Amino acid sequence: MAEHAGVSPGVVSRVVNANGSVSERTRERVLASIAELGYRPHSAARELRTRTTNTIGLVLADVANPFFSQLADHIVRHAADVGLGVLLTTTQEDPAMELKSIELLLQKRVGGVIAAPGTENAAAWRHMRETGVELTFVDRFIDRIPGIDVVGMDNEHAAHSATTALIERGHRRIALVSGPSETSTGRERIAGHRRALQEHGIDEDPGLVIELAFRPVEAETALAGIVALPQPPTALIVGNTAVSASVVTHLRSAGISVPQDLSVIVFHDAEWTALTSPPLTVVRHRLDELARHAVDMLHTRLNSPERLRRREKRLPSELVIRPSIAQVGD
Amino acid sequence: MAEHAGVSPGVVSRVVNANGSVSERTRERVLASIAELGYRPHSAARELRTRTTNTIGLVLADVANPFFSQLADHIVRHAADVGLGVLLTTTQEDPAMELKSIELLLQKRVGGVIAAPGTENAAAWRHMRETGVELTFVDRFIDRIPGIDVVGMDNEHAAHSATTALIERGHRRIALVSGPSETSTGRERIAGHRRALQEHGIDEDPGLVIELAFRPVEAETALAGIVALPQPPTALIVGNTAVSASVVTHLRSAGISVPQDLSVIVFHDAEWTALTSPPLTVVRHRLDELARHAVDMLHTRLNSPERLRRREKRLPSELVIRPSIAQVGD
DNA sequence: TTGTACGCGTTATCAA
DNA sequence: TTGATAACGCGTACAA
Repeated sequence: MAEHAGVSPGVVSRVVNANGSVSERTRERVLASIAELGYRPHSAARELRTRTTNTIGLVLADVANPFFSQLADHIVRHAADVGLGVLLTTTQEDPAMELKSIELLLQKRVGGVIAAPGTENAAAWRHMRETGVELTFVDRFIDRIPGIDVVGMDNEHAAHSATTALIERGHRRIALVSGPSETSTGRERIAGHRRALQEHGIDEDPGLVIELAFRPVEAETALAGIVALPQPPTALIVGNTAVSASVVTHLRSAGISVPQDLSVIVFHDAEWTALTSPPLTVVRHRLDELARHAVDMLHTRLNSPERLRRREKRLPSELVIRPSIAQVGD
Repeated sequence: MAEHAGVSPGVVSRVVNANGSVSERTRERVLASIAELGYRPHSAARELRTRTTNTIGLVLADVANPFFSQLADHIVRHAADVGLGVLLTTTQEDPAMELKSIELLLQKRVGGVIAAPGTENAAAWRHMRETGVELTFVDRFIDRIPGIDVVGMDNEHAAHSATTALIERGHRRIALVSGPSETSTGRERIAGHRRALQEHGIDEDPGLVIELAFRPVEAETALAGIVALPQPPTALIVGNTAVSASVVTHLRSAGISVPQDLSVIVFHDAEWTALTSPPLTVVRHRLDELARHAVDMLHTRLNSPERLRRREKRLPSELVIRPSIAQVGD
C-alpha cells in the first residue's frame, strides 16, 4: 500500500486516521491508491498495536426467545451506530456454554461485553472484569461484582402492578410462573408479587409460585399440578418469557378458558400476544431503551480512561390491559 | 509469559498448539505458568501471523423477525460447535446498512460470511468474494456470483403446495402477500403460486399478488385494497414473514373471520401460529437444518485449500394444516 | 529438544 | 511535512 502510493507507512496511517499532518498533495495520492487497491486497514494489526477493539461481546441465553431476540436486534443496531461490532454468543442457560462464551471473548480481547448472566459463573465474570474487560449486565445481573454496570427492568414494581391489577378484580388465589429465584429477575418478580399480596392481607400459598428454568420447556406438568389443586387459582401471571408460549398452548389444549376459568397476564409484549383469543394482558418492556442504555453505558466506559464506579439503571415497564383478565366470577 | 516459564516464546507456542515436540518436563512448567498467569493467546496477534480467523460474519435483515432470530440462534450454536465465533450484523433491509456490514466484516478479515443478502449490493458481495472471503447465502441469494454456496428452502414447491391445498378446497380467488419479486424468495414463491393456478386452469389476477418489502410495516393499506375488490379473494397466503403478524392483526381488527370469510396460510411456523383463533395453517421450515447446512458448508470451505465450485442445497418444507383453511363456502 | 530471529500490518516516536 | 524505526504478541524456519 505505502509503496504503491510512494510514501512511508506512517503517512498512510495519518491519512487513514485523519491524525497528524500531511500535505494536501500526498494526501490525495494516498487516497487515490487506497481507492485503486481497495485497501482496508487490517483490524487485527490495528488491535495488536493500539490494544483496543471496536468489537463488543453479547452473551444471551437464547436468541430464539422473542424477548432476547428483540433485545439483540436493538443492541446490534445501537452498537453499529457508535461504530461497534457485536460478537454474539448464546448459552442456552447452560453454565458450561456460558463459560465457553467468556473464554472466547477473553481470547478475542473484546473491549467490553453486554451480558444477561446466569447464576453459576460469578467467579468467571469477576475475573473477566478484573482482566480489564468492561462489563454491562442487561436484564439480569449478579450481585457483588464491583465495577459492572447494570441496566434492567423494574421487575419488582412490574410484578406488583400485575398482581395488584388482579387483586383489584377480586382475585385472591393468584399463581405465578416465574424464573428461578436464583436469578435477579426471578427474585424481584416474586418479591413484587408477594408485596402486593401482603398489602391486601392475602395469605401467600407457596404452592402457587412455580419457578421454572428459563428454557422453552413444556410447562404442562407444572400447570397440571396447579390446576388440579383443591382450590385452583383464578388467575395466572407468567413472569418467564421463555415458557409463556408453552403455557398459553397448554391452557388451550387443557380446555381452560381465559378469562372465565383463569385470568392471565404475561411478561413481555411479544408480537403475538394481541393475536390470541382473548388478547393477553401484558407487561410491556421498552427493549429499545434497555438496549440503548446498555450500549451507551458500555460505550462511555470504553472511552473513559478512568475507572468509573458501578452504575445501575432501572427502566419502567407498563401494564397493558387486554381482555385476558376479568373480574373474578364473571 | 515465556520468561515467567523460563523458556523461549517458540516453546510456549508449541505447547499451546500441541504442535512440534517439547519435553514433558518443560511442557508442565509452561502449563503451570499458563494457569498461574491466566494466560490466553492473543487472538489478533495470532490472526495477524497466521492470516486466519475463527470468526465468521452473519448478515441478516432483522433479528426481531422470528424467522431470522431462530435462524440466528441455530447458526450461532452450530458455529460454536465447530469453534467459530459469530459477528452479527443487521441491515433492516437497508442497502446502505448492508454495505456498512460488508465493510465492517471486510476490515475484520473474517474468514467467511453467512448472509441473507438484499438485492442492491451484488457488486459488493462479489467483491467480498473476490477478496477471498468465503460466502454462504442462506434463505435468499443473488444470482450470477460464482463460488458462493447457497442453502435455502424449496420456496417454489412450498408455495405450490400451499396454493394447491387451497384450490383443492374449492378456492379460485387466492391472494398472495409475498416479498419483492426482486428477491429470490419472492420470485420463487410467486412462481410456485402461479404454477399451481395454471395447473388447475385458473386465470391469474395480478391484483391478487401483493409484493411488500420485508419490513415489519403496517399491512393495512395493502390488505384493505384487496378486501375492497369487487370480487374479494376467499383465501390468502402470506409468504412474507416480516409482515405476517401485522397481517393477522389487521384481519382481526377489520372483523374478517378466518376461515369463514378468508382462509389463511402463513409461511414460517413461529411459536404463536398455533395460538391464534383459529390456529394457522403454516409452511414449516426446518431452520435447524438450514443453519446446520449453512455452517457446515462455510466450515468446509474455510478448511479446504482448493477453491470449491458453487454448491446449492434446497431443504424441503412441510405444509402443516390447521383450521385456518376451509372448504370455500363453508 | 530448545532458542533465535524474522515477519504479519499497524501506530507512535523521533529525527530529518 | 515526511521517513525511518521500534513495538504490539504470536508462529515458524532454521540454527544450536
